[in-house]
Amino acid sequence: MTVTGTWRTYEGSNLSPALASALNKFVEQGYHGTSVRQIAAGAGLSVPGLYHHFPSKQALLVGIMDASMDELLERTRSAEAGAGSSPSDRFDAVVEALLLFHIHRRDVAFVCSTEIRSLDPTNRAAYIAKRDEEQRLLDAIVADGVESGVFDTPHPADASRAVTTMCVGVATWYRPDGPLSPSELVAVYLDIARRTVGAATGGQA
Amino acid sequence: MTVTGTWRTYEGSNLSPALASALNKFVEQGYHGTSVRQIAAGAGLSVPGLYHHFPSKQALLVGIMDASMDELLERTRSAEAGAGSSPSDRFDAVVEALLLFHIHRRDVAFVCSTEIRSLDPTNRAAYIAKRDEEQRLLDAIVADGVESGVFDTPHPADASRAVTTMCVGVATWYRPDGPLSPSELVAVYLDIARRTVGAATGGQA
Amino acid sequence: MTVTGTWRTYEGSNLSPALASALNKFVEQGYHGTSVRQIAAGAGLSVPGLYHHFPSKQALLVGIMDASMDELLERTRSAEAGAGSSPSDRFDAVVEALLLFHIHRRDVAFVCSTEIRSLDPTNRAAYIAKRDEEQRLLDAIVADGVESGVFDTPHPADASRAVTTMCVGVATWYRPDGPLSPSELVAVYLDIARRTVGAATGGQA
Amino acid sequence: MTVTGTWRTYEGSNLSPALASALNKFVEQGYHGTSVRQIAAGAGLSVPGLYHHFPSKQALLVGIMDASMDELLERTRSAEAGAGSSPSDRFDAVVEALLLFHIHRRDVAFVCSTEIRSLDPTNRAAYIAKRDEEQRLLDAIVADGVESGVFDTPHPADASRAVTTMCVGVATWYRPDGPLSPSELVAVYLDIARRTVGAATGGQA
DNA sequence: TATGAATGAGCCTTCATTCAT
DNA sequence: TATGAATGAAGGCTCATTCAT
Repeated sequence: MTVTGTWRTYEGSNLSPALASALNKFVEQGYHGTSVRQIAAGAGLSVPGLYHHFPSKQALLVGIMDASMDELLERTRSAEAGAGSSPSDRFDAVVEALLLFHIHRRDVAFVCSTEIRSLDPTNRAAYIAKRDEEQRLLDAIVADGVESGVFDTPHPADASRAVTTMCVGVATWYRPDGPLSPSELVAVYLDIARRTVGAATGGQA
Repeated sequence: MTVTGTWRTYEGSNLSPALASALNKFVEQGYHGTSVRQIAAGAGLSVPGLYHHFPSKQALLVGIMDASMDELLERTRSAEAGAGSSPSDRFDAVVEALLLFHIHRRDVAFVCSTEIRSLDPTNRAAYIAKRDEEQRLLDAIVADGVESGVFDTPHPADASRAVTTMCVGVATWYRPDGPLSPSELVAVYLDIARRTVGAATGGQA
Repeated sequence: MTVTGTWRTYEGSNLSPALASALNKFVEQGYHGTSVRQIAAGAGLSVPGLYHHFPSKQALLVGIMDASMDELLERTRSAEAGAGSSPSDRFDAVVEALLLFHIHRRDVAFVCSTEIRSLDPTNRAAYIAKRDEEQRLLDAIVADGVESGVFDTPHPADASRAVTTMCVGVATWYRPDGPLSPSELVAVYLDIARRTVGAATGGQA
Repeated sequence: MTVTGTWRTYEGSNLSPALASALNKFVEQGYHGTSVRQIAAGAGLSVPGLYHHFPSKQALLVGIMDASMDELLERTRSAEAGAGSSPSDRFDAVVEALLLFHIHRRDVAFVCSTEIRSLDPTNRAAYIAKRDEEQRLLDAIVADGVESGVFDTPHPADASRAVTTMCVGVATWYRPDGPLSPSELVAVYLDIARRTVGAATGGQA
């Protein structure tokens, strides 16, 4: 519950104009539904101008998805590192990091869950490796918690994945102008996540 | 738990060859990443032969998604109707129906969660209406459970959505040749789902 | 000026449903802009049903254009034959026949002037031969009139063609619900045609 | 008769290669009978190369027909403006302008009279407005002539249209290697046109 | 650096036509 | 006789990408 750590702080994403434009279009129309021309137009570039910065449409997708996964991994690791050593604290921190990321990097996260199959085989393998690394990070915490008795679930791996699924799903429906502020959403989902792994739900019932 | 009903029984889906082929390709490559030629080839048809049965590529997508949502709604309603009147029984039945559907109609369900944006505006609105209806069905059960005191959660609507998200997510990763049989998966996720809404977890710690 | 002769009488054209439908579509969209399916639909036939009556789309065009030219030739010849032997009377009769045809067979005549290039080379040659025959019929009358002194023009062939052009052009703009009745239009254009070849204009000036 | 003016001078039309190729094909095969591939080939371009210059096949047709009508209107107005104020002189000038245009811009003029129905509704309306403007220009001259007594016809509007029809029709049959030189044809048709409106036929009979 | 112009390949769709039933 | 189903070829158009300037 310590409030330190830059992993909680989000500023406007620092994507280049080209990547930002590609992101916008991919969110709305998908990778295959978006043309290079649309991306260039959205970036205020000519088509060859766009190719000056990125060698292919695929490179734009990779640029978005890799940066996203790197940022998520960094924030999650930083969150866990900044938390105490108890599985409960580490779980809370990582889940909060996951939630904040999927709230504040909604578009990028949506493209990541949506366009994996649009990656070339090589790029896909690399991306999936990172994603699995992220999942294993949470898996380890849940396993620690069960082992040490602070979590109580007969199927920790499944529970861990369910938690990830819920958090990732936030990117699909969360709207900044919706009924929940980011911190409210974090509170709600943290509660749900704790229940999922059989943790003590922070002071509540 | 022993209520029988056809909503538990799955046979090979009765999609026409054209729809079946479209489904296969959409799963692998997405709607915009799939060409009509590929669909026709997969169905053993010439391109005009395909158009003899469906007027457009979009109609194929609608055919898949509408049939899917109709089947899910029917199975879910049938499951709830066949359960007792207690929120717990209804919750279990509907969650099981959701899970079985996303296990046995994995491809169709995956396309449904993935290609909503590929629907034309009109078709999209119609589809979303059905999807919301499905969500409301579970929302009502959870609300009933909280009201009657058998469920215990301070944010029933969010919990209900989280449950749906988890169940729908199953279609993304479940593999028939994986470690979990359908009934095992149902048992695991039913436990997780009950925890999410604060229900008594069926006799299990 | 004798009012006898069936060449003045027009009843609904006796085109078969298939030809009538083809005619309608060709008028609105042109030959190449019309599909066999549209023609079949307009005729209340299935596509193979249409092919039962006509072996090809081209045959429909030929059916329309040949029937049209045959009817025009027949009416024009009959008009000339029924007129006196004087060039003036023959001229008047033939021009009236031309005008009435282009008024009452407007659609068919429009397609004839419009779709010559859509005919296959063989069919085109045959059609043009008939059209030239029609033109020569008027040319001969004008030549006779000039020779016998009742017409006065230094360029009879050009005048004859100009007359034909004007009469044929009527099909392009005449509307039954327009300001001119058929007989009024005949009167007006007969006057203009006589002036063109330098004939005495029936009692006027 | 000796009024000079650029409206009499014709040089090779300055259509772009794409428009020139489209024009050639449209003349031979009609709009709907011509494929974009043929147009591109005729222009020495690839298909996308063609689309780089024109956004659609329809735009090519509009490009041809609009430029044509604009040129005709400009030449006709310039002809009338350069003539004296007498209806006779203005009539002669405008008719000559019409004839020269339909001789020297034969193809373009032919497509204009032939492909109106191939224009999209909006484009068609715009084109017809210009065409009507052209017709009204001649109508006004003929009306003036009748009013001032130099023309003698009981149906000036019909005569005016007949004159236009004849002149426009020239594009259908005139061949540069035929028996009539442009100036000969102008002389012949000017004579015929004057007769049509009951004008004094320039010194002839 | 940035762009106007270009392209081979491919897109979704429709064509005129055929044939088993 | 009439039709449901089918097809090779082609339709208009756009794709990601390149290159001379």
